Amino acid sequence: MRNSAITKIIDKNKLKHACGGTGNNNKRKLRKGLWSPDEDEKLISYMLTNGQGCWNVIARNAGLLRCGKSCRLRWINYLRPDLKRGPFSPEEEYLIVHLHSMIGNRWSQIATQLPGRTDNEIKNFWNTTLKKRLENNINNTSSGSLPTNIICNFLDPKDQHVNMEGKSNPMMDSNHHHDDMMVVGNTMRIGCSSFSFAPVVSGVDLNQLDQLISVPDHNSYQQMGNMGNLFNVNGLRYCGNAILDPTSKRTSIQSEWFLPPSEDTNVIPCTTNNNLNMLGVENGSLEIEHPKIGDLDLDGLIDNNPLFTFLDF
DNA sequence: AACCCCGCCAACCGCCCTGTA
DNA sequence: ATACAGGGCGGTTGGCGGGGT
Repeated sequence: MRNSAITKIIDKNKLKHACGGTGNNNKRKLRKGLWSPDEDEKLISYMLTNGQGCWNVIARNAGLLRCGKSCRLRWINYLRPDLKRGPFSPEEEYLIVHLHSMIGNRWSQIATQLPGRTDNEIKNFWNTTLKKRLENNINNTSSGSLPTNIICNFLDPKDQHVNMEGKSNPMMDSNHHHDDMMVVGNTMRIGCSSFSFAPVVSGVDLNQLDQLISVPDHNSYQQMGNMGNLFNVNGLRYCGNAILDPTSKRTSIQSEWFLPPSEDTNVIPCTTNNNLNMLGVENGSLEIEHPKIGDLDLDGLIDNNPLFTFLDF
């Protein structure tokens, strides 16, 4: 970590303790409560010198009267050098809302998709900000009208460019695979019964992120084993798949960012996560399945798109 | 200035999972 | 097979600080 960043953290902590943080009770037992600047310095110094290991050993060797668990938490959530900190960007909000809609309160899984953010940070942000915003939005719009600038088109060419301007479901066709699209207030719910027919939502103002919530139906979700949504944000597409492992009954996220080089051409995946099997048809062209790193000029793609500035690949 | 309310967030708690003896 | 320890995760709490009265 840069020294200035460490100093900032310690200074902030000093302020807190100057205002009357929890005191040491002088017993020979483990400390609890807020960390003192001295403790932070000890842990940072030890971790930068020795690296990660058994947390109980770290606590002991670093000279801390803390349990290993407490040290781990402090390091992971606050002292780690690669933490981003600061307010969440609209893109990060978007991802959190979207991923939460897919897998629920699996904060650690969601955190893996937001470099520099911790599960605790995301959880706090959700509980204090996003959840209320979503609730308010639904309440405020229960008798209102739909946003009219949301245009949905499915990767299935037969379904392209269906304008969602009514409250009913104007686009479902019994011949098609998707079985669940409904509107509640201003909330659009999208379910996919087949992951090869992931919906593309385009033309969405970032301020309307909280109006885009896809809520998987639990039963079909279990039957399918996965659910995929492909969102279009200012030309950059994010595809997230919630994968359910039927044996462990755990979900995980597989995701990729896509940057279409131009309209009417193939969608090119920009990440190297080749676990993702999403394969669809857009404008008659196939996406590339299982891309290889060497196939793409990743640096060029990332450099040329300002939206990548918040992603630390 | 004093008090109150409320939002934010760091940290704890308890449970679960995994690895090991 | 069982017990135990360590680590990870989600839910919850309590203190701080800012804004309002």
